[in-house]
Amino acid sequence: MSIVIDIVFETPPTLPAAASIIIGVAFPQRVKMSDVARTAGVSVATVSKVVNGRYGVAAATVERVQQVISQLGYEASLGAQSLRSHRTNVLGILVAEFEPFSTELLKGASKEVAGTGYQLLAYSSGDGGGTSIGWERRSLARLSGTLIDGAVIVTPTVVETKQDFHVVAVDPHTGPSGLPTIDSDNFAGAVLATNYLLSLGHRRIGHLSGRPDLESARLREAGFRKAMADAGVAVDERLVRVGGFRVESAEAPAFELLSLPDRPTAVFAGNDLSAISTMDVARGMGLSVPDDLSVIGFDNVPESALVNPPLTTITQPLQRMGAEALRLLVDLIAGVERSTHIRLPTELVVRSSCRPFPPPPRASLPLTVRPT
Amino acid sequence: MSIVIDIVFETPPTLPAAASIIIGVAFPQRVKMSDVARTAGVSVATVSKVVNGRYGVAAATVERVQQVISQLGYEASLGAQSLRSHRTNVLGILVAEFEPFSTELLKGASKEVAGTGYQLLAYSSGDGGGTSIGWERRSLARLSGTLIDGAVIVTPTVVETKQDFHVVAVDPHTGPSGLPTIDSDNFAGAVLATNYLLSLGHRRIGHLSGRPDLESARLREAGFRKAMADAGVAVDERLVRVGGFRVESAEAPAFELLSLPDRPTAVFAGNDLSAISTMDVARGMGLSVPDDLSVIGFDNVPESALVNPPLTTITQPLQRMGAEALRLLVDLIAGVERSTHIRLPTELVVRSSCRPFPPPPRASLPLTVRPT
DNA sequence: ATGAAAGCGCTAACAA
DNA sequence: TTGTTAGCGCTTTCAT
Repeated sequence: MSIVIDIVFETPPTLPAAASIIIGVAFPQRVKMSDVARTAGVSVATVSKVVNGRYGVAAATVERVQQVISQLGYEASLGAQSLRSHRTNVLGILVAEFEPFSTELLKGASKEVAGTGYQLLAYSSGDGGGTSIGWERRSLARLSGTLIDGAVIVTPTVVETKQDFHVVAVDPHTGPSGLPTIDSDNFAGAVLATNYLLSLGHRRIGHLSGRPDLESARLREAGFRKAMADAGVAVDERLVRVGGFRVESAEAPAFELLSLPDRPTAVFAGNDLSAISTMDVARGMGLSVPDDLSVIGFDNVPESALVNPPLTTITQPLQRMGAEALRLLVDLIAGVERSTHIRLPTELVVRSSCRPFPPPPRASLPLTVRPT
Repeated sequence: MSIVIDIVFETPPTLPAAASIIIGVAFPQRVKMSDVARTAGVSVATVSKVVNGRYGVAAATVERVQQVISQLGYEASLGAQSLRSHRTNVLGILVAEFEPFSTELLKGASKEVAGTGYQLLAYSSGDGGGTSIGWERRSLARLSGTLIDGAVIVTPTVVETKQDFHVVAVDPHTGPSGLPTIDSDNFAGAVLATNYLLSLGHRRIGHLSGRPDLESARLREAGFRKAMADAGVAVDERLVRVGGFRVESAEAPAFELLSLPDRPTAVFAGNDLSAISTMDVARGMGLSVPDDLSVIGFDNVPESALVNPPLTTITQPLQRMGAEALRLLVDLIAGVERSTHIRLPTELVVRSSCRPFPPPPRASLPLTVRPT
């Protein structure tokens, strides 16, 4: 008896009942493949075949299903799709945080991805302060295998390479591991920066380095020391401090540097953010940049041009680095044979935060016209 | 008989066989929950409970499972997790493309998300040229319901609001629908820009508008006309052209504008990118900005300060808009009662692309010092 | 040419 | 306290 009742309640799968059609019509919810199937009067398997362009579906059926798809506005769920197929045509860019550096890379990658058939998914672990190390590993574990077909990781500390999953690192914290890598010539850039300050006549030059565990930071400091040595200028170790690469972390060491009785006449900051921080600190101490202190940065993030005075800095081709990273990733996935280490050049960008030392005699320019 | 054979081949679920342990040890692949379960000698259900902090697991078990998790470096798959639980603690930001405008919003959102417990996932449809309309609908359909708990959509044309899924629009193309919205005071900003040009003495002022189907473009043009009318200056309709909001789309109309026999002495471009485009076109025609032509933009993307001459523009607090959008979304999800329409103020940023008209007599400043 | 059924990695009833 | 079971929405054999 009870068996009979059960059968009455269950809709036999062979009968796409009238009730289904009613449901299919009024559907304010997310429309899923089963909705398409029901409305088109076919199975989900058939819809899947149509969606993925598989063979073995009658032309008429394809037609009808596609009709329903566009009518219902169906779009496959990325989550479900990837869980099953392990192929999504989505590439990931994993960052700790969306700040000037990573967003410039993003712009470059975004341009490059056009026409490749991939879409871009940028994922921020939300770990701005670098408090929890291993964000790159966690983000990767969370997204790889499902969701994305490959990843660009920005300034990772460590990345164990999973098999069957392609990863390229941009500006990794440790030196070239086996990982495909894009970076810029940090060493040469640092030499460039230091030589510029030297050429302006500075001799007491300070350096605000990044954390010593970062490869780029190490290289920039090494470049600084090399240029100083080549110029025969001794480095005063009290003028070399760890500034980290963030605005907040640079404040204290910058203050210490500028509080020294014989403070430096110029500072080479490890990156633009710490340079900007240094300028802020200087201003707070009543020092004028560049009159009392020359400051040079590194990176050339857009923000460096927006501060007052505009920051003289070393430019890395950030957008191009993002583009190259994306291209490398695409090639890797496609199995293209190519070199997997790309180093891009750096260049000096002179703006207004540096001045010769000692300062030239200040001429008072007679102002003949004062615009309203 | 055959039944007996079947039973022999199937591993009884009550016996986590020795074979499993071997597999569990050497595992270079992505580690999944079942691996953790096997290694810890519990069921996946128990692991799930531990991962999600559910009650009803012995302290000792929790301990052991957590041990294994960190030892194996297990991280839940976003795809699988969201497919099942419909709750991911990930918020999406949907953009057509990662360009200066959207990346500024991203920076603001990224700062705001810290401490909310959410992570950020920015998704680019890859539709830069605006070729395929409806990218926002497609991206949303692809990610909502799974993967993300809510979304911020940047400059959407249309968005049908799904039930049970929160969406906030930033600078939507159409006027305020029912959708929660963040935008800036486009009208007031346009008045500001126009008044500035008028105050410099300009009367023949051109306007390069956005596409008329965009609300922000309409408002900016309306503000322009209002300011002109209030100043009693007639708008020459030949000086008003559709520039679109992109560098490429602005080139032709800018050229037309500047080729006019009585070309404008100043141009108010609908946004920074078209202003930059206008400056390029002017340069190509041998016109000097600001000497022969004043140009003012709108948005204040970082790039506007990087061009030569630096662009005078109207600033929208882009990062703050991103932050407000994110906060609104979080509140919406949390069910907080609050206003769902936020309009932020615009401001004039004077840089170097505008000059009084007619130009003041050019005084030749005697250069007494020329720095090397 | 089409559909039934299994299963991707996970969560949530419910049983034990 | 723990495990069994049934799916989430999709793809993919394998029958039919």
